[in-house]
Amino acid sequence: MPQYWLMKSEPDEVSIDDALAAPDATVAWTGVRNYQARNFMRDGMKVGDGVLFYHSSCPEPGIAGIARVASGIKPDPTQFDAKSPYYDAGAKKEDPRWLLVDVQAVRKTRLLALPELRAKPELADLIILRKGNRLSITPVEPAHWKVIEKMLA
DNA sequence: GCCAACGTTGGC
DNA sequence: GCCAACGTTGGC
Repeated sequence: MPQYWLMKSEPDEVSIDDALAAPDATVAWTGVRNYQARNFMRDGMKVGDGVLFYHSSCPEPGIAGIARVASGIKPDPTQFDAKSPYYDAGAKKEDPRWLLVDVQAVRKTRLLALPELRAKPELADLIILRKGNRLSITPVEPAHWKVIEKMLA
């Protein structure tokens, strides 16, 4: 059974175009520093799962592409890099605190901006649209995925 | 830049 | 374990 996820990225850091331009259209999803988001990767993600590639903290936030989970979990190397903004002095090599998966871009889509998503009654329960939600990785119901695919068709 | 909402920290 | 203070996220 395929599962679906929504993953936020700041396009200034990694946009859907950046991901498509990368070797194999694959990028390591570095920088997750929230335990709930980490646990979704660790406990829920499987290779091949569908990903909605979401642009956040930008002029037009919204879904910008489709991707897939392309690897199992691995330690996020940026936690050990003192020069990285994602450095975590408390993380130990033998017991990494932060994890990542590889994400492979499948295609760029037209931008499904937030107001358009909010206007769909069928998406009212999409986690990303719920008030106050800040999680950078959230599961997506198959029904929601279908609605979004239809909007992109 | 503002601010609501949420997560984390640390004193007790 | 409680909870106030503080930090972060992210849309606007």
